[in-house]
Amino acid sequence: MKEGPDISQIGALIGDPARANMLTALMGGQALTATELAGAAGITLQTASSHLSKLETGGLVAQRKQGRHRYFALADDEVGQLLENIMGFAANRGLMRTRPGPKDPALRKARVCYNHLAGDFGVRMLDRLVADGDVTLDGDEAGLTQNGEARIAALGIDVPALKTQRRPVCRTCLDWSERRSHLAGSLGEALLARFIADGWARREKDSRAIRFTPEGEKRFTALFP
Amino acid sequence: MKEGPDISQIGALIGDPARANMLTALMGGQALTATELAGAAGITLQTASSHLSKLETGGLVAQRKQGRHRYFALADDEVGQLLENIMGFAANRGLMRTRPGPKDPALRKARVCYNHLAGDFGVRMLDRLVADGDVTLDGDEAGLTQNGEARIAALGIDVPALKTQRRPVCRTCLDWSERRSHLAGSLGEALLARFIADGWARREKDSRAIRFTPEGEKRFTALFP
DNA sequence: TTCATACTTCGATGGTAACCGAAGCATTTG
DNA sequence: CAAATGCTTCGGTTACCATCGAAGTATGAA
Repeated sequence: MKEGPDISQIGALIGDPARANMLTALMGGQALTATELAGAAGITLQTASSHLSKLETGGLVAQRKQGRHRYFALADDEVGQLLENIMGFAANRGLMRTRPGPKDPALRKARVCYNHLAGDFGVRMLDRLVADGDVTLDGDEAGLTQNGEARIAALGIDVPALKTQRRPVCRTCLDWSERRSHLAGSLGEALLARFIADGWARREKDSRAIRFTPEGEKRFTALFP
Repeated sequence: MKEGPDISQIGALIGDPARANMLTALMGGQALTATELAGAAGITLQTASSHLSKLETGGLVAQRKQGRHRYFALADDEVGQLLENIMGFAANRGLMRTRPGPKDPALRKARVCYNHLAGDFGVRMLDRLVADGDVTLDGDEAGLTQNGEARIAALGIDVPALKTQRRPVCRTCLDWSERRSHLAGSLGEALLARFIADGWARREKDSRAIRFTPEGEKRFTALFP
């Protein structure tokens, strides 16, 4: 009956500039309200609401009611990975959103990819983990070795807790600026959260950029030279 | 000036059902004429021509004039990889093109992914090569070891010739039906070409399916158990 | 040269979807 | 309760684009 997957529905969802802008905004990893997303896309609240219901029906975003707010976020890690993938393709072809602000270098250095660290810093971190035998690669899947578990636990991350989740602990995600993989999965998320909680870095407002403090960058580089 | 890549243009190109059908047809790896693509998409020649010029402007397809025919093909390997990626995502969500013909099981067993082998057979081949230490994985990049070069050369493939090309020899590509990686790059292409040239398998007409002969399947399984 | 094939361009049409104003619903605050 | 906030739904407009018929261009065959 069926001959292959249908890519046109997904393409159509992503193909509208307003929706694409909202999805890009959600790649920041934070759940945003409809009003915030309308602002990010430069449209009114009514139009945004219509777009969001389409994105939700299409399974790209999920909403969570909280009081009188409705927070929207990417539906799951897989959506983030798909978007990062398409961004990589678009970046290679020179298709860039022209927006005010000289944020490009900062984005390439370190940024959030849905919920984990991307950019030069993200790639270097995975490279180091693999080189030290803490993480093993097998295609797009990855595994944490005994060594790796100890190293991660030493950073104050509860590794057994990560394993209880349904989604994979380790995963690779293709980086659009570096054209190499960085670490995704629940471990990737936990590591970024750790860096921020420890004050090594903080999220830039209204951007995907991650800004490391001088002290944080020194510590990060010491850990992942 | 620029804040991140623009995914909407690509999405819009893929988002039209007629264009998506043409791109899916081109995933078969063969260059097709505008007339053939119009047939595959179920539209008239004029409409197809308009779509093709858009796809070409967008860098997704490239054309080659040959006599009074114009052959269209995917612009490069990267486009094939992107499409396979989106197909994987769509397949996970149950978005399938409903078309006549019970070809789905054959597609899952072995099919062509732009120019290399995909499906169960493709995944098994890469698994075996990695397990035997012939291919090393590093994110989405991959390398051929000394052992691997010898093994490939024994199949009658000119490995040094592959290396002279600009594109990578080894590359991984995410398989939508198996959700694991298979082998792409010039080596992936050469291997599939070898199997077909040796009569182990042949392309199914008007489909991405690859049909192995009983003898061919036996030999393939012996090589990659 | 004349005809045929392969494809592109032009022009007109129709359908769809993005968009926003206004009204409606839900939740919180005062 | 009433007022305010956050968001959705409805209705109508507009603009775009996919579509196809017809005409035009290019290559090859007769």
